[in-house]
Amino acid sequence: MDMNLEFISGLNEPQKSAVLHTEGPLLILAGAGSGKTRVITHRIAHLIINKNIYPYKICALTFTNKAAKEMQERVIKLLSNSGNLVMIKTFHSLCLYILRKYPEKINLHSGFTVYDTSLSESLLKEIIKDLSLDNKAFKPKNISSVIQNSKDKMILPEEFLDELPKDSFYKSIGKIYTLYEERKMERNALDFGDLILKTVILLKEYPEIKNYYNNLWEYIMVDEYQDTNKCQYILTTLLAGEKKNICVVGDDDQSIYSWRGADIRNILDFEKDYKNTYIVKLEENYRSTQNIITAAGSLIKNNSDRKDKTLFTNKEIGKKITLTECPSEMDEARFVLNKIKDLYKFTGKYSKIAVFYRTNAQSRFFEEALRENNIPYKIYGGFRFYDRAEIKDMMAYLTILINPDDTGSLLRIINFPPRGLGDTSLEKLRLNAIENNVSVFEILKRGNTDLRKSAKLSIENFLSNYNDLSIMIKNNMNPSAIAKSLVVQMGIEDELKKNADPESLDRLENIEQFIESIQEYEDSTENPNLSEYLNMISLYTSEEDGVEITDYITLMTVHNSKGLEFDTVFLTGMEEGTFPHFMSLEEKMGVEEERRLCYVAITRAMQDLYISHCQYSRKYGEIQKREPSRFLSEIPENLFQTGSEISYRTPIRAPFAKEREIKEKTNFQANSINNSTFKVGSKVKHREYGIGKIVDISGVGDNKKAKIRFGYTEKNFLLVYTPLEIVEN
DNA sequence: TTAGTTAAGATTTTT
DNA sequence: TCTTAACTAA
Repeated sequence: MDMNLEFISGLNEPQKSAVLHTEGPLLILAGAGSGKTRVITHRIAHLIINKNIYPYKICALTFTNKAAKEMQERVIKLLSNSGNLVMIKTFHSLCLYILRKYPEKINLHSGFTVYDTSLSESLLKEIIKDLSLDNKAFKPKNISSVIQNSKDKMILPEEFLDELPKDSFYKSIGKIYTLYEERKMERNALDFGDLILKTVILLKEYPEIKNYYNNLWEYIMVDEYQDTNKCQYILTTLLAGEKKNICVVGDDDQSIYSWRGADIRNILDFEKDYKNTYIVKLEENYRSTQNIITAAGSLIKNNSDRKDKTLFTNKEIGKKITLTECPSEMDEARFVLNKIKDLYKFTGKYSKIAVFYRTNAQSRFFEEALRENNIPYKIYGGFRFYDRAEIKDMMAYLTILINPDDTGSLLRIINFPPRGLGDTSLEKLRLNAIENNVSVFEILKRGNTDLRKSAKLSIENFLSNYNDLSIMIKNNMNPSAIAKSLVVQMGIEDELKKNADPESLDRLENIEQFIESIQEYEDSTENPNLSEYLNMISLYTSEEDGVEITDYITLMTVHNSKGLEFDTVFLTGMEEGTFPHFMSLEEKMGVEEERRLCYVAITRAMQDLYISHCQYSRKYGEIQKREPSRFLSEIPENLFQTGSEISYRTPIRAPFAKEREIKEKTNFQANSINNSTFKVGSKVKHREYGIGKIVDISGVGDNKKAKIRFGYTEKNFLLVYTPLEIVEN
């Protein structure tokens, strides 16, 4: 047989065998940095080039949009245009893609909304209220996670009530769950969990649909298989169908999402579930130095339940891992800062350096240190563009244009900008809707409500604007044009310009940026329309804004680091209680997952790994003595180097609170002394509000007040308490 | 309806 | 300690 194997000549033997094994179940145990994406993409290329499989017969599933995008790009690189035809999607987007075709089969109609967490939670909040449950015991967040977890486990409301303990608490949750499903349906909406669950139900209930997809996608590939939950597992088996040409890739040692329902048994038991599974182990690491790999290996072997495999590398031994003990978190930040400065002197680059921490709260110290020294940094996976309130408002507005029954979105924006429809009015409308068994939008349209005259008027006004915008949709106008006139017509622009404080202007700018992103979508699509756009971004959460700076330090939680790599990694806060986190200490499996998490962190580093821990750190504002993480003692001492950093072990200073006190005092004094230097007309910089101009000064001594104008608003400050920088006097 | 105050609660978060 | 949500006063 003529085969073009040239393109896989660069692969090692196990990689090749994985690429060439195309029929039947295949389990690829891919250690960290072992080139798994390479294997997946080459396997796809091999199927198409050598096995004459049509590109659209292959479906690859990932967890993140980022991974899907990267995989598609790499496939296109190998195959050029036909790479576009390979179906590469996230679990959720594939399911959405399927469900959009059969909305009526899952009792919805076209144009249904996908609820994000905040919309789900506000619906739950309503339900908790309507059921007159104690809102201290029933928190939307907690209930939401119980419900989502149940969905991940394929437990429907009825089963929930049957299976779970019959105490009143769980009974109530069962009631909430039932009602939640009903209301969501009425609103023509789905939540994230539904996307997978309803697809599973659809494929099970309609064999002809399942057959259709089984014939369409003959080859299924699943990335990060260790992270699949039960529901996703069932989905993959349904997609694999009778042919069972299913290739799963994963690493049990990197399973760090069990708390989100990921079931590590899915990968551990794959060979039991699929007879004649062919197993390939990718154990050669191409990323890190020997020292780093040895450290990671010695750590992870302390876990009990894992597939037997050992990572190795042919790279150089490399530098020793630097272990540094710091008196306080501030010292730790300073240590990292100084090291970063040193590294920058050598490399002239920040972009290959990352700082990891276990919990988000730890980032502050590093942010502070970097900001003070004007070193650019970005928090990866931090606050996302689409999480901003104003963007969510825009989304909600656009959503109700497509799906007016989506009461959740409607309630979100009905009083933004303020229309005199406060909590009481909204509650009336909502209850009215429930009574009449229609959506709130329908109630608005009927208009015979017992609201104040002014409220009625503003509703009428809202509806007339709504109609104008609807007409634009009917006329197939561009989504960006609709969004633009929405911002004006609905009074969003006026509202934000009216309170022209820096924050509002910022929000307006974000909205403009949002509209720009819609335009980008239009430019890259043949027949752009609003509903397709919303469909696309409903599952799109990452920060896709064209950031100006390209060279920056990356700060992130260890969870976020999975799948990434950096020349230099700072793994910080390696103390008992922080990492492993105290919440995980109760169960053995909890500590094992923390260990895997630590393994993930270590294996991100290519060259340099700096591990640090503090003698004292704060928890909820209380200073506590800390012991080094148990994980540190699981790594052979000879891999560490503490010598050159030992000088940094300054004696225990009054940790923290005192430092802050001193700092505040000096600030206070500085301002007292400098009080006289502020005068009307001075340009000053405020930490929060930015640059402003002093328009008035009143009072004497410590009572001296300054009225400062920022943009279009004025604010009063007591000078002694306000840290102000003089920009121009 | 809003602004201001107070009390509670505080891992991790691919979609 | 710091943030957020729930309460209270204007």
